[in-house]
Amino acid sequence: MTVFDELKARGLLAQLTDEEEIKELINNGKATFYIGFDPTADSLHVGHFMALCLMKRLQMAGNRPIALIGGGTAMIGDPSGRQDMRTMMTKEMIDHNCECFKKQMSRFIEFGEGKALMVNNADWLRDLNYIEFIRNIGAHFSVNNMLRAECYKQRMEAGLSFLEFNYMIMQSYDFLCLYEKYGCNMQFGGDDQWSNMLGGTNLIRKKLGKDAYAMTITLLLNSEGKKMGKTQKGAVWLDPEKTSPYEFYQYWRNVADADVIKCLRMLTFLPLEQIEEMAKWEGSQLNQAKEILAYELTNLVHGEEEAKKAQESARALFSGGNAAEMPTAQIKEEDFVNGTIDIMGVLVKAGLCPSRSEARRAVEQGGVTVNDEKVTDIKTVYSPEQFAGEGIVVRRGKKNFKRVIL
RNA sequence: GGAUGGAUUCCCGAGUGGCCAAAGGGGACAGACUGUAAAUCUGCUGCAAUUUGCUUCGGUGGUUCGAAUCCACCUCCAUCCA
Repeated sequence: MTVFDELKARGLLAQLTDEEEIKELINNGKATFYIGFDPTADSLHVGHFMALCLMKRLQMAGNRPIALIGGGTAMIGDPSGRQDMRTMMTKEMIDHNCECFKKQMSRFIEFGEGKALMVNNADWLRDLNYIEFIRNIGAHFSVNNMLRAECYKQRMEAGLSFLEFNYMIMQSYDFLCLYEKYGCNMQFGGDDQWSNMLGGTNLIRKKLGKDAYAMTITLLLNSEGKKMGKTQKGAVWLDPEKTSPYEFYQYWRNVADADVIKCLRMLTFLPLEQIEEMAKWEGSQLNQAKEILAYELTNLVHGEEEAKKAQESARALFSGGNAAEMPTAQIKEEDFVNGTIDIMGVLVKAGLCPSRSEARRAVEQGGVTVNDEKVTDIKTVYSPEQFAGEGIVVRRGKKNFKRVIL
């Protein structure tokens, strides 16, 4: 199976400027392509992960990837798919985030001579001369057309600042620069980037009279049409400090039935035949597919050791036993008042509840368990001795466990 | 620069002087049912306290016994006009 067919079969491809041409290029390893990542946070998330996987797949097929870190474009903020303006980030924050991105990316993609390339558009965007730039580049953009682009349309009612309006031009200019510098003839990205990417291919055609191509990856949506990789607390990060391997594992372990197969196809490197087998599973058997999905992804992102640990902990916890590997929280001597700490205090200190009020509610509704025994009295107190050694296992709700030690 | 409308608790959105910690919906959380799924039903959703107290309605001041609600100024946003 060719790369292109595989990508297609996995449901990764959304829109393409020229299917035949792109197929030809990537199947024969003749593409030099780039994917842009705007450093809007200090860690990559699941959306980026998909893009990195795509890079890897194409690299394995002999194509040359360029990872573009948007240290320049992040100064503007992409309005695509946004309802409001992004909060402006300082240069320092952006530069810090760029560093974080670089580190994380190196774990997935091999960079170096003859391999993948990493560049930062801050290098050519931040020092642009305004007049020169709008004469050379701005002249090629039709405001009328830009306003028709989907990414701006949505913002026509809510309001769009001139700053953000420039984002498309910046991204287009990136493509042009990479084309000239590295012969980069293709750009990939999330489907929400489509109009920005077209801006680039158009600019290259107008400026150089050359053809360049664009292709977008399907956004990973769940069965309810929401972006996956988001929790109530925010994104599911790839940085183990921000989203622990256990939490990461649990996120995928808990996907809805309707989404497992799609996730396996789009996110893992498991052979398609194997995934098609799983697609035949029904009912509670599908539960196994979720375990496979969770393990595979944790393995890809955090490595085999962490994946095993997460899986073992999860199995042990949900089958009622205790696990050696469990998220652990530590309480301090000063958390004790008169030698004891009440259940609400424990819940808050363990990070299982954000406030004592919520902790109280959780207990009153029968959602709190300590060492497998339901706690019903909010006045229950614990003494330091009880946290000695193994500590105690506190559970809030069905899926939130913490071992609390002193 | 001018005119008009607007800013409410996670989100949408009611509330135009006391009965407002603030309707309703969504979401989240907890319980029941299950397969660590979905659907459904129930509870719950500012902070703290076992019948109470404290801090909230863009910001700052003011009027009043009492303000999310009235007044002044400011900030931000939308629409129309330039």
